[in-house]
Amino acid sequence: MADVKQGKLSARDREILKDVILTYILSAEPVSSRSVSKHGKLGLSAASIRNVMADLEEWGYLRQPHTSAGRVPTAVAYHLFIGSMMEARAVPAKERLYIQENLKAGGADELMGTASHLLSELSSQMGIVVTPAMGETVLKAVDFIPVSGRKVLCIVVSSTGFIDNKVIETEEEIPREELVRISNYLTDSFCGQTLREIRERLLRQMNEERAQMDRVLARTIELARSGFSVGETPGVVVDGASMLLAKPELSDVQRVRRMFDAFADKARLVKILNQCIQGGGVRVLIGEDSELTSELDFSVVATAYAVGDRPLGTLGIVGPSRMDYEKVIPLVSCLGETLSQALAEAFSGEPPERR
Amino acid sequence: MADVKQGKLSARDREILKDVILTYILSAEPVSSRSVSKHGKLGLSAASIRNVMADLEEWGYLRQPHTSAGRVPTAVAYHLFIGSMMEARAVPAKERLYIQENLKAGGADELMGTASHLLSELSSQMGIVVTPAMGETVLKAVDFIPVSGRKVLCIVVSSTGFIDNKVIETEEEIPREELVRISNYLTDSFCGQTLREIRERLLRQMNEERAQMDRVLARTIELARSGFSVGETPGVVVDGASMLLAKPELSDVQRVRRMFDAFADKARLVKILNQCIQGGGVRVLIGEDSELTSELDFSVVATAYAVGDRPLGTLGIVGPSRMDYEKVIPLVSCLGETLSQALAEAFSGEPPERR
DNA sequence: GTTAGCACTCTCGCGGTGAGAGTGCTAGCG
DNA sequence: CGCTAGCACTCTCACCGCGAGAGTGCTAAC
Repeated sequence: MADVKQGKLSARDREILKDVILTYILSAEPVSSRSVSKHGKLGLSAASIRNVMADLEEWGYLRQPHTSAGRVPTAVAYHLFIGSMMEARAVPAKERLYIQENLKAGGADELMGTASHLLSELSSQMGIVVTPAMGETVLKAVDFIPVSGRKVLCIVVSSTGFIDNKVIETEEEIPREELVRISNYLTDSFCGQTLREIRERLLRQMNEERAQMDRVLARTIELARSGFSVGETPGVVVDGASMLLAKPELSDVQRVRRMFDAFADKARLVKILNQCIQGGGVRVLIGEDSELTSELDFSVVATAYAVGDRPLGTLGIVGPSRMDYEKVIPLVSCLGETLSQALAEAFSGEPPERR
Repeated sequence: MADVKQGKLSARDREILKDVILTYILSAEPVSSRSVSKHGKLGLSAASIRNVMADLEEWGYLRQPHTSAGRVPTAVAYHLFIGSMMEARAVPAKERLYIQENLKAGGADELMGTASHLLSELSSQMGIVVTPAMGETVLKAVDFIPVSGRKVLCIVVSSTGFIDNKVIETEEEIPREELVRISNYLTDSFCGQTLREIRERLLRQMNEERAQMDRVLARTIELARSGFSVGETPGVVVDGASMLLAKPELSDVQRVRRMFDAFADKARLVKILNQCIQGGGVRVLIGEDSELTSELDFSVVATAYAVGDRPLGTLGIVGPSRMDYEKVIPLVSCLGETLSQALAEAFSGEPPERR
């Protein structure tokens, strides 16, 4: 395709490109030179605009669905827009309050759902939250509950309030009192470490001391090994898929179907979202940035949430590339901060001390 | 509309109606007299079939999308078909095995997801499982974990392995050892009762003994009251919505959107599904049986799952009225039984004795 | 450099049309 | 009296052509 003429755009070129993008975001229809000439600030005629737009197309910022249609921004244009032309509109106080009010407290899993819903509701796009893989979280407490015969229900609570559970089968029946002792022992000795660290440590310990382990210790380690292997993979909480059905770009069922198929693969979603986990700010994926976005002409706006300096997961929105970035980027940012804060506040008693 | 001529159908009428239904279920297209004449068992000419079909239409079993189109079964016809003409095809051994293999063990919440997925996968419709409202479940254990300051994380485990949790804020900070004692005390005294019963009993107790309660008891009851109020409303686990997008009846986006809107209201879904909780077998809702099915021309095939004699929730499938009932009804039935069994087996140690 | 004018192109909606499918009715047959 | 062949009628749907409208690209003039 045409090479992108980096940074060579004149002030006027930029102004016109910006106009086109803003108009297109609103109207969802190819933008004509005429409409830019009319509504744009600089009082140029349609013909002049046409010249510029032809250039912009040649340079890869615009494209025409067909001859004699208006023009539509490309992914490159959106990136430029977001990087250096956009004027982010801070989240209105009312919405900010609404977010804080709703994201106040409650269990961590409840917070995930609420955050996803807020994202969707306030952006009119689909909201996504990736929950932490349990292995990366810091242990708060572990509990074993006898269930029947040799089956034991193991409940693991992370310091940020996430809970996962698993039924494990032991080699022999263990009396309830002993399970309680083991729970307490494990909680005391491993509290404050990540599950992954704990697992590694247990493995070492097992190999070293296998010979002189007594029965109780063996049981303890057996339980711990099984129990601490909960929740290897992060989950995704999606909300407001129906928001996307209202968008004109999803007016034929084929595309809707492709969208659903793409979202069905949770693992891929997680992978894409988690690209955004590093580096504080909000990241935006458009077009060829990922399979998902290129197949569907979708964008992903996402950011990480964290407690302290430990990133837990990501959250963001997904929708057609044509979206109101000026509004949505601050929104995602705000939600990332608020969720981080909510998680930290709810469980701030003992700051998760790293070993 | 025309009155339904109950039970007045001759053997031939019934045979033809059955043919029409079976053909329509396969083809999704209005059935012509010609095709019935050709593929039907009784060797009648199209003209004769036409006469009968005209009668069936008058009686409310068939309708024409427009003059000179074939005929389509009505909800009444489906009901008749299911009630007295259908020959249920038992779930093939291979599928039965597949179900049992996948629904073997694991936490209760995991089972819910798996069941929903199996329903969807094997029926090519949307699978739904309604999880029990925690209040109706029998307590297995309760655990309080200090979280920060006056916040306490309360974890409630039901005898069937469902877990719910809640962060509660106490009036004063309670030391960890006391929380452990309280957990043990509550688990011991209330194990085997439903949360609802427990709540009522606590309320009575509080009113009676308010005067002579000591501080520890007051704390205990405060914690118990808050903690046992988890999970008032049942949840729904949905899987395979995209299956429905492939159906020809959802070929325009408007209908897709209406469908999603209808399903967004979880509470209504639960209400409809839970109509099926009473009375052992599989229930089928078609057409005017509920808002949901009439708006969308959908059907719901659902049954209850239970442990012992205690119904816990419902499970089933949702899809266009035109569905393969002969296959799907046994399937739902099988999943209901298998899930019940899986839940019972996983937690069969102490049969939940009622007070 | 900017603009007005103009020819050109492409889409989209509209009405007409003909093929095809399916029915309802009637007359004739066993 | 029930069944069937035949036929006219109706309705849908895909196709075609056409004209309006929108928007562009180019050129010539300011």
